[in-house]
Amino acid sequence: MIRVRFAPSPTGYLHIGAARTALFNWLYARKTGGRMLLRIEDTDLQRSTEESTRSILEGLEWLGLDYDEEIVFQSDNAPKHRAAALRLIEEGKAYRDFTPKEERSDANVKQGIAERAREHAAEGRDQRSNPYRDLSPEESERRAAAGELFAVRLKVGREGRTNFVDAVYGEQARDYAEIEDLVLLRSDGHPLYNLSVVLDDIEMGITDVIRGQDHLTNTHKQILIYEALGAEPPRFAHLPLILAPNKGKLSKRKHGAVVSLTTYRDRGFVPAAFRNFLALLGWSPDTEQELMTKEELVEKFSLAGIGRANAVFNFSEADPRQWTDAKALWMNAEYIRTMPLAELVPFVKAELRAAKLWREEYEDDDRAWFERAVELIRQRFHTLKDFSEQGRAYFSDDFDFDPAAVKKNLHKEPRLRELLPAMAARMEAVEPFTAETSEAALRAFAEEAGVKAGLLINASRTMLTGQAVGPSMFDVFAVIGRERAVRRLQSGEPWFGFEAETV
RNA sequence: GGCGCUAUGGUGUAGUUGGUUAACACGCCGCCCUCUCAAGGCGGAGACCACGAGUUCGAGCCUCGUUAGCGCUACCA
Repeated sequence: MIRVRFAPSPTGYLHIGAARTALFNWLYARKTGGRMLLRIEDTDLQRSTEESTRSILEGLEWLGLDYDEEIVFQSDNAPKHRAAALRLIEEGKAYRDFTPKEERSDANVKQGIAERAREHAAEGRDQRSNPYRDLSPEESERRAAAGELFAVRLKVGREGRTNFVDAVYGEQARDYAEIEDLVLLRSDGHPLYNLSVVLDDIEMGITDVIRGQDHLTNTHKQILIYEALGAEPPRFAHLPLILAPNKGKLSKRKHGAVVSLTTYRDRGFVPAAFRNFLALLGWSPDTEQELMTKEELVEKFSLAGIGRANAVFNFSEADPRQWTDAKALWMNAEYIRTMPLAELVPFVKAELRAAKLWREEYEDDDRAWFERAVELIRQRFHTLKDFSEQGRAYFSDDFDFDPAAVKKNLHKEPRLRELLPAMAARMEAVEPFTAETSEAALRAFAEEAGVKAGLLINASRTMLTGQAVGPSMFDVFAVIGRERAVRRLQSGEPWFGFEAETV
């Protein structure tokens, strides 16, 4: 049976790239009838936080990605990892390196690597010319027993190469000469990433490792560890990376909230929409269909559909309307206006509740009205936030007037100040009050008053909703209802300060 | 520095064993619809398929080279 895992390190919120890795693992597990496991790689005690773990879990839940077994916390396995490294020394597959630890600050890691590489090349030294590599076991034991500090390094063979077939990138090979004797255990006894991953994957019975392409070359090292351990390596599938608009790394530090999955939840994305968008970043189905439900994604998913080139996540920090990828925004709007109303309502409810606009009657006596209102306004909304912002006037009398709308639809024609209350008086007598009857009343009134219907329609829109744009006005009348419509048409609020302005 | 990966319109992608006017979606522009804005319908601009050679009757697809971007190269993960 196929067993995959998502193994994030809890050093911040869930990055959208990581979320996409989780999604692909999950899709693969569900597609193949396998199991999806979760492992929190919290071995970096300095940077790992519980809050981060919680946020990752929340993010996965929001995306609808579940897992099948208990969560594994990598730090719990550290003693086992240490023991395994020590065992490799006994078996002669690893050795103690007594070289004093070099302190290297985060900032100059790259530089240090380049410098060291240059020195080595100049001296004609090989990656594995460690003086302790061939120290006799007795001597090594003696120095360790004497309390000397040592790191444990894997003894990489002199001749040979590692090979594996990546499900995405194809055949991969690497000469041993290009792989250094990597450190398995730090001199303070702390197991390192490559060792921990391999050991945990073995223990969890992982059959397929699906992860970011940044691990592609590290895979060779890990294969060496599998071999030293006498274990069969799993299959590997590396995913292309997600890049920032400048084709650089999409980082939490540089790009902020756009890379955090929780941002999408907080800014009104429907999870199904974001999941759908994420699935299309680096993967494509063999049909041209792009809108896919969770079930359809599972059905169509295959490793063969994963591309090899990194994908650019397009957004603009300067333009608020493009705070995230335009296609993601479009997809969210598409979901909001086309998903089954019953699935949308809980999200709208949560949004209205958060904005203190929710009323229990919406699920009870006013349920039919509520659904009708949501159906009407969702047609032109892009995020769930719109229900409490642009849509506020449908749920509350306390809404703001857009100054531009007031100016364009009301102040431009001063006569409206008298016409609208007069029209309201007419509306009061309309029975029943529907889109059709309100339209008939408005048009009749316009004709008598000798003005264009459009003038009254646009003015009504602003009086009733505070805005210049919105659904067909007669539908708005019907949804807002006679009582509220009349009251709003008579309101003096948009006219406050009007004289001062025009004189 | 070394090694590796990648390269199709602004973005995401499709291009099956080499033979097409290089396809789809988002975005952009225009028209229609119309009470506004969307949606929808119709149409359009935008790609010498990174560049240069080669193989071939024929190359986006194969080969080599170049360039660029990215990744790895840590007693980080």
